[in-house]
Amino acid sequence: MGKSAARLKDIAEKTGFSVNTVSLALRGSPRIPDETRRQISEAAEQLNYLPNQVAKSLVLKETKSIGLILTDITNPVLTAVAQAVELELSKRGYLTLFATSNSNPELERKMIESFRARRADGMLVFPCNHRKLDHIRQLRARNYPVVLLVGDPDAGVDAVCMDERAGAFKAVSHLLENGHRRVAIFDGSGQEGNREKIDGYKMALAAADVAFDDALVVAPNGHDVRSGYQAMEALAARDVGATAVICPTDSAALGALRYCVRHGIRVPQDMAIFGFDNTEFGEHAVTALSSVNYDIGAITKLAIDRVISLINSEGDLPQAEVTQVEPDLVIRESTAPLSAD
Amino acid sequence: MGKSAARLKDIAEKTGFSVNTVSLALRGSPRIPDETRRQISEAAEQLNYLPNQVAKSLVLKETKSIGLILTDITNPVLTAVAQAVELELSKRGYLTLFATSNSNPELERKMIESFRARRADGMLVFPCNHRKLDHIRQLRARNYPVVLLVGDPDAGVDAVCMDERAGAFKAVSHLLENGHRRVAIFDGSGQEGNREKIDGYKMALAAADVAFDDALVVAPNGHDVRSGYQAMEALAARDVGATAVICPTDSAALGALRYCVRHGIRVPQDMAIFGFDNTEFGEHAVTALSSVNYDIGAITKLAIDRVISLINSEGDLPQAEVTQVEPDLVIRESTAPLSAD
DNA sequence: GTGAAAGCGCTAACAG
DNA sequence: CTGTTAGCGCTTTCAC
Repeated sequence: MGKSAARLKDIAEKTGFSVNTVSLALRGSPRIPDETRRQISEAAEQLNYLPNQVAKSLVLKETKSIGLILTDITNPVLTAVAQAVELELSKRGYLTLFATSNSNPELERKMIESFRARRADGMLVFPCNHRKLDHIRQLRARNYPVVLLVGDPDAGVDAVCMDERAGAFKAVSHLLENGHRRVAIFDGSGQEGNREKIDGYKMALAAADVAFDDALVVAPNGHDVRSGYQAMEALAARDVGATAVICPTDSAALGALRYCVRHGIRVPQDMAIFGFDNTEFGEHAVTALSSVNYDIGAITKLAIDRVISLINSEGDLPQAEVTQVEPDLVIRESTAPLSAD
Repeated sequence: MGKSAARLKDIAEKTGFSVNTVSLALRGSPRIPDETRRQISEAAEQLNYLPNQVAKSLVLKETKSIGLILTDITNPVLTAVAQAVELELSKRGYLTLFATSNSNPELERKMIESFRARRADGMLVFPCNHRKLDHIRQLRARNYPVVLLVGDPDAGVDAVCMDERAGAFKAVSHLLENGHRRVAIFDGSGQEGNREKIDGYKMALAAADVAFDDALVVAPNGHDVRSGYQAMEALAARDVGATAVICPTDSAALGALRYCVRHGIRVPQDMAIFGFDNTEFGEHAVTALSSVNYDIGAITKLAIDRVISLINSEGDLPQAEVTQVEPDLVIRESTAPLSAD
């Protein structure tokens, strides 16, 4: 805390007015005549006065700050989310309190408490687990504004997010329409309760009357490049005739691509690769990635609109609302119709 | 601000003790007998009490929060820095206030003010401009703990950072030792006052008695993948016989690599590519990038040690100290000795 | 037009 | 052992 900052009192003493007058003048009250205001402003300037927001927060009961909790900012989409949230929030006069849960539910809980103790006006959270949301539901029940960046339609908590189920559905359908029949997917199949992608995958298969085959789903160790490489290695080892694969993220897709390049598997001719999230590195990969676009701008804007409206709501919070943004596909070089041979 | 949270007063009324006793009990003062403490804790629990940090901050004159200002979190190194800073800070009981300057000096200034108004105990800043640091110097002069993540040895402000000059020197020297004579560099040559890399580049040439040639330096539009691609395109168009290139970031190097792959330039045989920062996407590129390592863990730890020691220093701040961490090279597939042909 | 007083939720100093 | 008082820096209400 900047050691000895000037206070209203200091400028009051310097100018001979009372603390009250100074406060009013500095906040531009019409009740203060111009000359007085001028003197006060000048003294404030000289003393390098900056209002103490913590004192202000205490009386106003609002901190103009919003907490953002992400699992891991290293994931490029979350990086972009953090950037977008901070930018939008600062435009609206809010400060961003930032924390990472490292996908650890215990830490997530701790950070939520910490934000609450600091009286953040609201929170945006990308939860570790898409299903176990009791602690967050409870927060909301106590009228604390929270909105999730991941959506469970019946979680009872506000959320705005990409519709991953629809994204996976579209991507798989696209592949199917282009003649692929053996479409693999890298997915943890719900270990973390995040079943959206695999659900969409199955729906697309069903809609096209293609049988689901367990052998085509491989559980990666994570969502990063290395995990994608390893998953592709595992898939190749199974030798189950896959001609296309849906990856959980662009990073994983990049790893898969790398495996293919290094093992003489041509992309997209021998193996079509679909990424998720449409990131910069996917777009500019040696073979540009087809991907499911994550419309970060739209999502963060909606999410922020929502928390702020919750913050400004009188009395009890309104009913929870979940908004799913339907993603578009971005088709580039890593996918192509199944070739005849 | 969570609408109606329990206060010490509420639990005082509920238990019949005074606010003071409750406060002491909850903070584990030895002066309070176990039975009293038990009753109080129980009541606190029931009321779902959480201490109001803003009130606490007001009296204690410390917020246990530190501001982090980055230019642009989208740059993978800065992403990693943000992650590392948040993690380390939370381990030490500090909250991270986060802001982005978007490389805009005006915004940077504004964010610094905002943090100061909120009485962040200190700040970590990655400034837009490595030379124009007056506003920050001034802050420090008023005893505000700041440490920069970019170093100007004679800025008069604490800093801990990677020694980019040494990094560039090492990378260029490595190339030179491996027979390269026409080493290009993508660098803005100091438009933003960030001359470290080009300085190191020139020093290495001088040390090896290789003449500096303007034609080998191309100014990129930025540090991202696309800029790297364009810079490589520009370099190729000049046709000045470059056999190696130093890129300002791994992202730019990835762009350069992409250009080469798409135009039949073999990497590293026809063109050796050196990146900077050693990022995940560089490591796992189709042709793994040689790079100058940015030891984020070490740097953030030192920087945080420093701000915290400044925060805890009594009276005036001690003399500014700048710590430069010398980077190591990571040699992978994108560079090789100049081939004889 | 301007000032005095009270209070936000908490801690610290001092009594008892 | 526990309670009372004062005060952190600000805003708000109400007098003058």
